[in-house]
Amino acid sequence: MGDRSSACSILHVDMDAFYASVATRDRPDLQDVPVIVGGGHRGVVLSANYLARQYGVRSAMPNTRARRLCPQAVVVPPDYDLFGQVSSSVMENFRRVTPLVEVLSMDEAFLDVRGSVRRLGTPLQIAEQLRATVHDEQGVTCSVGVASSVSVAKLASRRAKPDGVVVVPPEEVTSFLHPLDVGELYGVGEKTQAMLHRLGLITVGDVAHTPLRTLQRAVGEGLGAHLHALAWGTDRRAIVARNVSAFGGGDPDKSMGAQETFGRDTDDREVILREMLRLTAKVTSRMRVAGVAGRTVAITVRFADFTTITRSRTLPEATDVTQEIYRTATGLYDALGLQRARLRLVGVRVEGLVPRGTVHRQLVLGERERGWSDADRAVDRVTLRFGSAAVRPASLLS
DNA sequence: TCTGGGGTCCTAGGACCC
DNA sequence: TCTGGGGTCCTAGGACCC
Repeated sequence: MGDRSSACSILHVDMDAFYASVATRDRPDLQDVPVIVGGGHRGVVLSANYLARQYGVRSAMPNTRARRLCPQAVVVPPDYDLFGQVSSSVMENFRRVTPLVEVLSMDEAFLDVRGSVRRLGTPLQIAEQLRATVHDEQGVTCSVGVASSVSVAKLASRRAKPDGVVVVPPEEVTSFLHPLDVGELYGVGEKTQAMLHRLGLITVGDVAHTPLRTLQRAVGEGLGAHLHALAWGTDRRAIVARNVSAFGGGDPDKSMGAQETFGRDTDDREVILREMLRLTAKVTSRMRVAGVAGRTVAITVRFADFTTITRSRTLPEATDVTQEIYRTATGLYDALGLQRARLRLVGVRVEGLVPRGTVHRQLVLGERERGWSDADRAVDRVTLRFGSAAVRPASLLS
């Protein structure tokens, strides 16, 4: 095998229509009908099976539009517990192949199989074994891209879909990459794609042959350098064995937040603040489980016309105390001075998370004396700044 | 009946400090 | 007087990914 196969040892495994596949796995009645996972009255499509996709249904599409495109589709609500279980089992299958598994999300992972070829065969053979195992044991299919770098492997798996494998040997990297639309590149979304197209950069090859400086002037220093590297397939990022933090064992979160779209737009301050309290409690509860505290409190407000703003404030000390965060959030909200603006969504997020152990105990644990006096001082600050009305919602707590 | 929810990273300006 | 140049922190917005 030698150089050629070991140079091509990165696998990107991507489950096919994961949520939809899992949701219909044990439902013979749903095998041959279009299926949409999502539903919910103001929501979007989370996943659609390939039958539904034939009607133009796509992930992230508003449910309303999806239903118009495919009225006969069966809509299934998501069962995240089940998705998580299947995902964990699949990732376990991967780890039997190699310990170098980098989980990207519930349905995606990179594997470096360089150390497994002697035991298991060529990367292509490993990919096929993996696909067979996942299918037999989990009853869902996946697609695999094989290449010498993570970015090319990821693009190859997309090309392999559904239920296939694509290998891109090193000598074919540029002929594989350059005909693709720039929008295929990781980090190029709708906006950047449109901007690049306006500049006449349609394909990855166009980007590759644009001077780095020109590219950076157009899309910014960081993204420009990133795109240039991707366009030549020269990124050498190594795979880091890790899980996503939702499953434990991943990198620590840098922020935690919660947001919710109202069933109906509202301008009712009581309703809005009650929702913010609920979201704050949800976040601090997760923070306590993770053992973290944070210094910066940010709120998100989305108006009926979908314009969205954020406001944030950094506290002197990290905290995980619901009252403190809620009080800061309401202070930020009231400082907006909204009159009768109708809101579609509110959100609360805590940033700058650090392990709770590194913070002064008194502030974090909400112990009676220091905790309450801190709370009092926070009330004083908010009152001083925004007037007593800003503090009143705290009474919702009692 | 348009447009979720969880995140990360980048940019840019102003404050502030040395 | 003609005006430095980092570096870091904070805030706001925006783009992107799954």
